[in-house]
Amino acid sequence: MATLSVIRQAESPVLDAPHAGLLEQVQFGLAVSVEAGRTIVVEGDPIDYVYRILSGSVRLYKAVADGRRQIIDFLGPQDCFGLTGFDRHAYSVEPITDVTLTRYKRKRLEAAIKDQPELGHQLFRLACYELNRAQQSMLLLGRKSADERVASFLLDLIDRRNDDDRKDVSLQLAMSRQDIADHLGLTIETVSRIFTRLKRAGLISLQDRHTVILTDITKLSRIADGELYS
Amino acid sequence: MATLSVIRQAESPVLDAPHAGLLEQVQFGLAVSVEAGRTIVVEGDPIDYVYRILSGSVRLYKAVADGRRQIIDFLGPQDCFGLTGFDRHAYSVEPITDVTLTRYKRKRLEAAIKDQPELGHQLFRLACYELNRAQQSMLLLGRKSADERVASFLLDLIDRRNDDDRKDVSLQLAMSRQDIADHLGLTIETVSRIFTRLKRAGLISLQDRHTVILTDITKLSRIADGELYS
DNA sequence: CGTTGTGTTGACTGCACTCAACAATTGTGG
DNA sequence: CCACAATTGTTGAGTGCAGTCAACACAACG
Repeated sequence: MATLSVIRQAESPVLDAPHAGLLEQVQFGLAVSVEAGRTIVVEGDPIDYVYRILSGSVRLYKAVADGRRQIIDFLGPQDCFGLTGFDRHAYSVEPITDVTLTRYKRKRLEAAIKDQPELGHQLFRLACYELNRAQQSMLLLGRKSADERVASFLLDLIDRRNDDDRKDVSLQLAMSRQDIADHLGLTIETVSRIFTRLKRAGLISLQDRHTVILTDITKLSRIADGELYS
Repeated sequence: MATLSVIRQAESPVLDAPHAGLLEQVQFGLAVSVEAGRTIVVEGDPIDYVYRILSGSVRLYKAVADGRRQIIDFLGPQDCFGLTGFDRHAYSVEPITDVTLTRYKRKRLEAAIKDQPELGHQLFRLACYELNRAQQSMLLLGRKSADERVASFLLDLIDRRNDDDRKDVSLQLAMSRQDIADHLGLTIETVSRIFTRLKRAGLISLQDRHTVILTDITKLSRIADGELYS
C-alpha cells in the first residue's frame, strides 16, 4: 500500500466549483503528500480513509489480470475520492504528479454525517455527479469513434477545469498519452495520430506535449457529438 | 412524453435483494402501467417522478444524434430509476416488456428524506451501487474483447437475478439481440456469432432465442475476466 | 398463408491495433 | 556542461477483430 507522509492538519481553502467545497467543513482531516509513481489506494482494499485533493492530479483505474487498464477518471485539486458506499475500494488510485491530499477517517466521516445531514446530502450529490460522468463515459466507450472520443475528452477537460476564465482554451495535460489511451479505450498510437490529425485540421494546436490549445471549439463539439465525420 | 395509466395506490411488496426494499416504505407512490414500445422518460426531460418497477423490465439508454445508442442498464422488478441528483433525466427509459411501476413525486420524495435520514442513506447507497456498475461497464466497454463482454453480460445477469435459487443457471433474456449489442458496444451480428460460438464450445445452451442456460460457469468466468482467449 | 420482425450465417471491408523504427524529451553520471 | 541512456511520443506498414452488407432461417402475427 501507499507511503503517505503527514504534513500538517488541514486548513480549509475556499472554492465554489461544481461539487467542491465538500468535506471542507470537516475538522478532523489530515494533510498528506504522495509522490508521483507511488500508489494511494488499491482496488479491493478495505476503505479506511476518504481523500480530498489539495494539489496535483491522480488517476482512478480498474485493471484486468493481463495488465489491461481502464482509467475511470482523472481528478485534480478539490476533487474527492474513496467514497464508494461499500467497504472496499472500487478502483486503484495513483498520482500522475506529486500530490497533496487531505484524508478523512471513514468511520469519523460516517459519524459526522449523522450529525450533519447536509454533509450526507452533499456526498449524495457527489455520487450522482460521478454516476452521470461514468454513464457519459459508457456512451463514449461503447459507441463513439476514436476521433469523437478524443474531441470529447479535450472538451471535458475544458469544462471541468475550475478556472476563472471560461473563455480560456488552453489545457495543461498532466497525464501521459498512455493514460489518455487507457481512459478512452484506445492505444497510444491512435491517440497520437488523432492529435496530429486534429492539429493538421486546425482544430487544436500543440505547444509542447502537455500543452494543448483548442482553436476551434465549435467544430470540436460537433465531432464530439457525432455530427461531423472528422 | 409517456402515456401512463394509473392502476391503483401502491401496496408494498417485501423483498431483501441487494438494494431493494428502497422506497417501499414511502406511502404516496402511485402504481402505473406502461406497455412495451412506449417511452417512460426521455433524456433531458425535467425530473418530476422517481420510479420503482413492480413487474416487467426496462432499458435505460443514452443516444447520439445519428441514432447510435448506448444502453446504460437493464432494470427489472424492485429496481428504481429516475434519481439523478440533478433536475433532468440523464437517460431515456423504455419498457422491453409491458411494465407496471410505482411512481413517486420527486418533490414529495425530497421532502420525505428530510424527515427520514435513513431513506436518504438508502438512496445514497443506491447511487453508489449504480456508480460501481457503471464503472465496471467502463472497463468492459473500454478494454474487453467481444467474447469477454458477452460472457461478462451473462454472468452479470445471473448474479443480479434476485432469485431464490443461487445454483440455477438458466436465464430468460427479456431484451432483444439489438438491446444486448447496444449495451455491450457491439453489433447484433457479433453478439449472435458469439452466442453460437459459446454454444459450440459447450459453455451455454440455447433453448429458444430468449432462454440461455449457462452450462460452464467456471469457464465463462475465466473468459469474462480475461484469463481465457475464447 | 403470406407478411413482418428478429435472429443467424457468410463474404468482405475498414477502423483501430500491432509491430517496428524513429524522434524528442528527460534524466543521469562523468 | 556534455554524453549517454531511458522514457515518452510520433509516424509508417501491415494485420486482425469487429463492423458492414447481404442472404437466409425462423417465429410471431394478422
